[in-house]
Amino acid sequence: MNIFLYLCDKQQTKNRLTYMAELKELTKRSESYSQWYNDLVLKADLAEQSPVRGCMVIKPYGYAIWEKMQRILDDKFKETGHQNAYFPLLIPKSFLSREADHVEGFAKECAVVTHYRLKNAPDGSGVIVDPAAKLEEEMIIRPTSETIIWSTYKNWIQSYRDLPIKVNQWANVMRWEMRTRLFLRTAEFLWQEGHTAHATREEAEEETKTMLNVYNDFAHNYMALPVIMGVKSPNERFAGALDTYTIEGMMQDGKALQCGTSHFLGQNFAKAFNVQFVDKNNNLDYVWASSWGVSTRLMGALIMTHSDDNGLVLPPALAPIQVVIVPIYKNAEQLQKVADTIAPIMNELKALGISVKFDDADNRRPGFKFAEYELKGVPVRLVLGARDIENGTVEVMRRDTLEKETRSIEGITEYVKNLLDDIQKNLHSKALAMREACTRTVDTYEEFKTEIEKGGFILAHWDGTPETEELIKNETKATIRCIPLEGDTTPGTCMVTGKPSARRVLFARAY
RNA sequence: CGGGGCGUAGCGCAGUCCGGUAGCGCACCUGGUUUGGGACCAGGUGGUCGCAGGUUCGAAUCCUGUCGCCCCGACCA
Repeated sequence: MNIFLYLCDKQQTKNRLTYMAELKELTKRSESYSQWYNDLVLKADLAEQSPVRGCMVIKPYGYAIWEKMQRILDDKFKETGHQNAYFPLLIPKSFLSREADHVEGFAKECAVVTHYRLKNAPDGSGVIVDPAAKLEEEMIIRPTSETIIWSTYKNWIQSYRDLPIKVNQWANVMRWEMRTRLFLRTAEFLWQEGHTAHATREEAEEETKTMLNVYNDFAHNYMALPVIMGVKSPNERFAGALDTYTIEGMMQDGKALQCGTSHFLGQNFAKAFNVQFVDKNNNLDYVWASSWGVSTRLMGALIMTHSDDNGLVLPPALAPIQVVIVPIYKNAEQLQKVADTIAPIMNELKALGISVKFDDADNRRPGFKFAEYELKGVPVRLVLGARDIENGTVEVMRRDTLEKETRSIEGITEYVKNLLDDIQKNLHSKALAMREACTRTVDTYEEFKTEIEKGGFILAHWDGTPETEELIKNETKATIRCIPLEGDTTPGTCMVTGKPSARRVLFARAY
């Protein structure tokens, strides 16, 4: 059963349990849930609000998790034939207006650079923008890079022999959001964006799906997020795409979070930027495109999916510290004994590629360390003191269930290795169990309105029109998160209009 | 852009109604006792009370203006 907590200012964590079964109760406390989330991010030392409006400082511990994610994803991109590159931060304003849907989607949230120089104020009051240094054409700080990349690709592509181009960039982007939340929606965020160009429609569509699968695999197997793959409805589609694929996750408060997207862009951007190529038969055609991305929002998903009363819970695959060792000692001599006993075990663990920290800091007592590493989500804790040395034992605590057991120090390395695997699997199955418990099938709109108040996912029939989706959104704040790629494909009739529906789609309120 | 709240030590806050020496907890420093679930005792460092005017013998407190932040909503692939 998943519980969420509210960390109060004091060192103790004040439990505020709400069982997911009592979803109604949960909805009422959604306000506390955001408070809880925010406090957790701060207290686990992942990030903090910066003085700059809506921006975030990612602190070393938080960044270490992000770096692990980056490394794993980057390897997967390379495996699927991609290369990294880097494109400019600033985009000429005119680029953005080339693709009509694209400008429609992003214009409202762009930061604009208008001048290139400052000067001292004549009255000595400080520095002002030099009016003489006004840019002829304003620059946009990229909210995404499709436009600058496609204007560049134009020069790279002439014949089918130049295709495909499969490039990814790790970058920051800026979207001037009205309301921000650490990791989930910040004015500036870090992400990767892949942009590919292909000779055929089939190949671009294939690429779109391949990358969706890469994200899906990463979410399930590394983040332990049981996300659902699907296609976005037209209303929720990326600005400028023909199809947007998504992985949707469910957070512990029952709300949905879009964790990653992969877009089939058709020839929209090729036409907007006039990117043509000559095929084998000497015919001129526009290239076919895809783009795909995940961002630091994944950090938010990680936090909101697994955390519990005691703080963060990290899947071993992404934990910067996988095993922490806390010595119990009364004096330097005892500490030395503990250190000597544990040294070979640490070496064995490290040899297995497991990251270990031995915390012998003497300004904090063991109880403090226990609480602190739980708050930070370290998957496994080993405790060793004089008593253990005498008995040849060690205490093992697993973060996901908080279970403690005292085991023989013999064979502990192998045990810990298996335990880490077990925790990784357990986190996924816990989250999956919650998602399934909070996913319901609904046939009437009346029932839908009641059920959506409780949070969670709802599978219902929809007639496929944007109008119906818009109506549902206005009346219930729920949107179609996706049309799932897997699962029940029985046709039916739309819960609102009674018109035919090809299959059930996934509704939820979302972040 | 609407509705609400808040700016006082690094952090969290009290004091403001009713003007009179700038306070508390945490953190930090020193010494000692401690150490198997967030230690305790003693001593100590640290603040032009967001900013600018005004009223007053005297302003964190009253008045005027101003800046900033947070929450709710609008907004958000």
